[in-house]
Amino acid sequence: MKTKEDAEPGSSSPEDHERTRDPGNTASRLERIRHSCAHVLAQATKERFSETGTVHIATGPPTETGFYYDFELPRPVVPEDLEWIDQRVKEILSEGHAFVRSEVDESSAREIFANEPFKQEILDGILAGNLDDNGVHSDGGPPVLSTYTHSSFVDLCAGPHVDNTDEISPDAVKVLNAAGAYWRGDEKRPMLQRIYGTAWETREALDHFLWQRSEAERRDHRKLGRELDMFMFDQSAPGMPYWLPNGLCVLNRLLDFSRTEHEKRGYQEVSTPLVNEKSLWETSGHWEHYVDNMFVIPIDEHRTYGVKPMNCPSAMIIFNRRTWSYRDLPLRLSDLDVLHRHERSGTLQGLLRVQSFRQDDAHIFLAESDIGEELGRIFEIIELFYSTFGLEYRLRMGTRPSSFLGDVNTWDHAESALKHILDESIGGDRYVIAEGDGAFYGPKIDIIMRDALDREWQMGTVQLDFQLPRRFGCSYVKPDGTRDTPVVVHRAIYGSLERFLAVLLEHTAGALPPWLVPCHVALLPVRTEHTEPAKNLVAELSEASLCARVMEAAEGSIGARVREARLARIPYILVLGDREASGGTLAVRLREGGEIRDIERSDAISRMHRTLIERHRTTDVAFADLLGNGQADH
RNA sequence: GCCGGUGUGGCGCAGUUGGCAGCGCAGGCGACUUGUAAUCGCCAGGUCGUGGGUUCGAUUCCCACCGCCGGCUCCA
Repeated sequence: MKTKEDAEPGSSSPEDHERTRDPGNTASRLERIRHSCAHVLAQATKERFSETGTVHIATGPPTETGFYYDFELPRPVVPEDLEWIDQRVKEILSEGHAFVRSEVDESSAREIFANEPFKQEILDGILAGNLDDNGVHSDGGPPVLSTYTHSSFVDLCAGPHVDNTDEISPDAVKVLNAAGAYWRGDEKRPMLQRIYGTAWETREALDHFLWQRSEAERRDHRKLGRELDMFMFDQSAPGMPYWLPNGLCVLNRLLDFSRTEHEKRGYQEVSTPLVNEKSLWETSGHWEHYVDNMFVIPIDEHRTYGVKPMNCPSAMIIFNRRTWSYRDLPLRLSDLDVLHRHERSGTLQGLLRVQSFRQDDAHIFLAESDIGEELGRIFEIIELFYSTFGLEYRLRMGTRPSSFLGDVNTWDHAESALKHILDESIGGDRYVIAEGDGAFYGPKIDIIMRDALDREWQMGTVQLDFQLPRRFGCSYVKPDGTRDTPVVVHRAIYGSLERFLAVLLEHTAGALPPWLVPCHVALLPVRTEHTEPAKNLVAELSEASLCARVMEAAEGSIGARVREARLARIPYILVLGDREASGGTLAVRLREGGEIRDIERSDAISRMHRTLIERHRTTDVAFADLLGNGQADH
């Protein structure tokens, strides 16, 4: 993903994506182009496969960057098919076919699509007054059935489309890849073949999109993790990262930041067992609702242990060790332990989706009346953290899922409490609601970010829980001497540190904020005789908390060593020759570009130090006044 | 879990009618002592993901399993 600073002019923002999702007549020109391309793709695919056997078409909507169409095909799609289809799509586009809309009644629709079982099912849905996949509303009136025909292809479709395929530039369209997709997104229904394509208004826009994709590959955190020697995986532990010295250093600095800021805000850190006996997970409800995601360890015929996928049950145990007064609340227990969640095979993705990870987790026990104020404090922390890293996020509220604990009234109450707070502190337009996306014990608000390939990921989360404290019999003494059950807020700011670091790496293309990296300064003595002065400088730098590494003359030419330091994304490169060894000055080359020669030694050191303690995201902020105009802003 | 692809030294890749496995980078050693993105030479390194099968012989053909990649489903 691109950071705000280097986003290409004209590139689409998430807000644009939201806008283009509008169904109906307000569809943008691009959306009509893409939707039309989906039909052309379906025509080409039918042509390709109908000799082999029966082709059934399902649905083919536009997407944020293109389109796809789902089919049931007589055989798997091979790369040669995609090539052929790509050529054929371009050919059809250039033939100048009109898209003709017709409104039809049920019986003729049934007849036109007599051999299309998926279309029949869509018809059932529309006639039953539901939304169909293309966004047709029944609007209370009689459902409108429409077809769009171009060339030999007719589809049940609400549109809209371009008037004629000649409005679409064939060299702005490309068929990309094939993948499986369940019919109606339901894993119990047939697996269809989905063919993806991308379409733009101009060839330049297509080229730009393809360029962005290759850029994203360059920024892929898995690639950067290897190059920077930060983490690795082994076949024997799928989805469980090995943290190497460079990576663990970054991880620890992220944790340090979290610990420092939370300590200031009254959080107390605890650490709890990695595995607990099954009965604990039964009490918490995990055994019933989450066991598929747990690593389960049978010890003998009487005992079974579960590796913790969450810290919350242990937090309840800690709370229950003594009697609490209302004066003790809110009690804020943070927990940075490693969690394990068993994932279905085929779902793992580098650090973005792992089976073992750390969370900057905390459980806050509080009186119901304090929820609003406490959530306000949590949102302040979120804002501090994400602005420190310059990351943009959006919020998503998840409501009661199908598998849940407790009673519906309590849920409704919790949901409206969260919604009220969101509306008040965030504003109704800055979050979306995802029905059924809550945790099984309570509704939640998630922080959502995008990776290099624009895929969305859940980062931090704030969850309201009325269930677990009740199930564990938690209580505190109120001012009147009676007891009450506290509410628990589960919250994580980074979310998974693994996932957070992955997104941060992709946003920064590996150039992490200097305060996070293991080595701040590369010292390059010009000749062997400059090694000694360089080593003295290392000591001086370390007094300013700057970690420096000497890359000796024997390691290669200055050019070679500069290259190596650049590839390692070391924030500052200092070349030390006769001038620097004798005088009191340094030559500082900044990772973000720009070089300052003959800067007074203590001045340079204090500027670099400032970059760390002020947590700048780039090296150039502290040197802005020494660089040319505007350089500091890039 | 499902669909498709893929798996060759640390990394990136070659390797077809099945016949003793190659290149670049990285690494080690030696020389070079260098002013801002690659100095030169030599050397070492692989049970070709794992297990079966076919064959006189399998990296190559077949089957199963595992990992990885892209989707779907699920989710921090």
